[in-house]
Amino acid sequence: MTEARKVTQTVKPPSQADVAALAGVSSQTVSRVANERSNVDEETRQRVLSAMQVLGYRPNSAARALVTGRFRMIGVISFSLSAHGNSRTLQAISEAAQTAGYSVNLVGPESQTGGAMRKAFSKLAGQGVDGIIMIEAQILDHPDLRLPTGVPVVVADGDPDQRHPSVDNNQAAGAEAATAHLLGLGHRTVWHLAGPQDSFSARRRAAAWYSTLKRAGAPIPAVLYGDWSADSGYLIGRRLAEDKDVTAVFAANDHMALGLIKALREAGREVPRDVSVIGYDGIPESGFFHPPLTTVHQDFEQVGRLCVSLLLEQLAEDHRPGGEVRSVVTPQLVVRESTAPPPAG
Amino acid sequence: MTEARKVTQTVKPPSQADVAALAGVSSQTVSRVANERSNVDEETRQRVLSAMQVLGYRPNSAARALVTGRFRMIGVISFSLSAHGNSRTLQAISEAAQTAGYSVNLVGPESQTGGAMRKAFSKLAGQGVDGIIMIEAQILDHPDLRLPTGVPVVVADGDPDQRHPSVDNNQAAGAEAATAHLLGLGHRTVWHLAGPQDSFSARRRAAAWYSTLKRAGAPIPAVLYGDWSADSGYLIGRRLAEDKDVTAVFAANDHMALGLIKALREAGREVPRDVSVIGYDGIPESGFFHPPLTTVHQDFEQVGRLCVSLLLEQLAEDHRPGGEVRSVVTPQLVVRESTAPPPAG
DNA sequence: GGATACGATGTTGACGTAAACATCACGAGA
DNA sequence: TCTCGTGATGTTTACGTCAACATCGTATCC
Repeated sequence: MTEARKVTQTVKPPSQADVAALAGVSSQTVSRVANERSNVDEETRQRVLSAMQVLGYRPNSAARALVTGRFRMIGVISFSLSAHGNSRTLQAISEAAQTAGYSVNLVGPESQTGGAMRKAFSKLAGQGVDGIIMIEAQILDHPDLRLPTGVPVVVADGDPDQRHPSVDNNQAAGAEAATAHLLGLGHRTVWHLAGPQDSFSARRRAAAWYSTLKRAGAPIPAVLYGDWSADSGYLIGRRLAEDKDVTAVFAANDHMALGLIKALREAGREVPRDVSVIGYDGIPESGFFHPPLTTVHQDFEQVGRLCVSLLLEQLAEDHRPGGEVRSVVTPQLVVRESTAPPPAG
Repeated sequence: MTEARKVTQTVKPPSQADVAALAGVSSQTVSRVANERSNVDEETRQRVLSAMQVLGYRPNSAARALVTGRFRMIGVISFSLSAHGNSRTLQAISEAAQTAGYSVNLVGPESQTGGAMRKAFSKLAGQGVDGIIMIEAQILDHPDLRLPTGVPVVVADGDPDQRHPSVDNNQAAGAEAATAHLLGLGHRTVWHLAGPQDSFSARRRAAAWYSTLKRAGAPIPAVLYGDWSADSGYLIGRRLAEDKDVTAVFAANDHMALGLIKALREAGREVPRDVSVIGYDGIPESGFFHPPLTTVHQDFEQVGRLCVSLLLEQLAEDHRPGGEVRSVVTPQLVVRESTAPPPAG
């Protein structure tokens, strides 16, 4: 029984030469049509186009990249996608890149060490990308982390020294707004449940919280460090709940705030009656927490889009503008029901 | 004043030939070292390796792809990354691909129409990927959606007809477990807050819910459709709260469950005292909801890993095994505090 | 000791594309 | 009428790599 094997596999895709032969032109003309050059006769163009259609021609990107040196591909380094903001930013990057005709090559370093970062970097550079976007690269201040090749880079939320063009959420403004909101409600001071110490975003929020308290002359409690997870928020919340002085907490993200609120509730401390809690990020679910969470909303989509356009700018001008370029996206305080004036007395 | 311009830009990266010249061998030997062939003298190998080091040589992937026809790149089509499961799966795919020495090329179709899907597909194929993984492709049953080229495909959670190798969460088992759990607690029946109708996962969960009720001889309420968001869960929850017959709801994901619970609470119906709610997905935050959410936990990481290994298998064997390959990942019921026996009377 | 096999290395060519240059026809202007 | 410019098209070549084949030396076996 001879089975008709559907071996679509081995069929070699058509090349420019095949299209050229069918259309009765030179392969160079096919190239011109494929690249939408103007100097092709309309009639010829149509003939070539239909030949392409017939054969199902697609330009070979490898060959094209080999000869042009451009890959039309953006590399993205992101450590974790489970963080809400990162995946949002990535999605926006992907969309914007696509619109501009670029692909996205995603890489996650195995760890946040300088070495792993550099490895991811050079892997990407070797793989062939025109530019690289790093999302919240935590260990970017590692002294010897330099771009291995002359690949343009944009850093999202992570470059403290401004060595690279970057796009940042205005963490200072957001954290200050959060802290000031709580102080404005009458709280004597505000505790801070920070993100991990190796995160720049976390550091910036903590710094702004600190300076806001200082400026207001409020006492400054010790910073508590979580790891962004609800679980860590919960664990720290249990400790915090024991201290009756705590009437207001600024959590560095919504997930930790969620865990924190649970811990407080279990300890009999109700939010916001006994303790006010404010989060950060403004994830879509935060409005449905119990109580609905007051938070600082970040526009990650905007960050992603700006990263791409900044990178494309660098790609366009051959000379690099020298790390001065920087975009800042302003977050927004969203007041809901997890914050209130402190309990009387 | 002549400024020393640091034009790292224009420096052409070193090629095999450069390394060969420095090491005093032919470029073919460099190629052999780069590809870790065995038939190179150890001493020569070392010499070449150090020459590579000195020059900072990285093989040009475009040239390599051009001549081998392999790109060492996996294309991933994912519609939305804001869905928790998708970004988790993507992350796992990225890690597994990297381990196997592959890159990930991420594409999001503009819409879920067959046309946009096909476009994303052929874009990826044209960009040069060895295989494609589709994450939860909703409109995959579109009759004329066929692979434009002979590119191997693996579908995660989405291929109803088994036309392609696929990896699925066992939605039937999960939804049945959820429904049975509620029935087992004594509820007369279970309402279902389903995901959007064009989602296969949502359909499968709904189907299993239906058949479980039917088998148990329980009355079958009309299905309610959300869009996975907490917001949609809330809106539907407001309607559901009015019906005092409702004592148990199976929400097709945790986010909708969260919105649903909020709506019930606002209507004075307490969970789980008056109404039991079970979610789906098992997002890390679900244990910190109020009340902690009973849910069905899916192992997205496992799905991602299996997708990659299935794809690599197809890449390895030249002939394709014909769409019969399928992996199923079993979800796990996680009982917490949002489910309880129905109110007496 | 001579044929043989094998391991190490070099040489040549092909992959598909686009840049650079060459050619050709045709119309405008002197 | 001749020249020159211009637009359409063809020809040649380089891009960096690896496969295929060629070459050379050396150890092995009878």
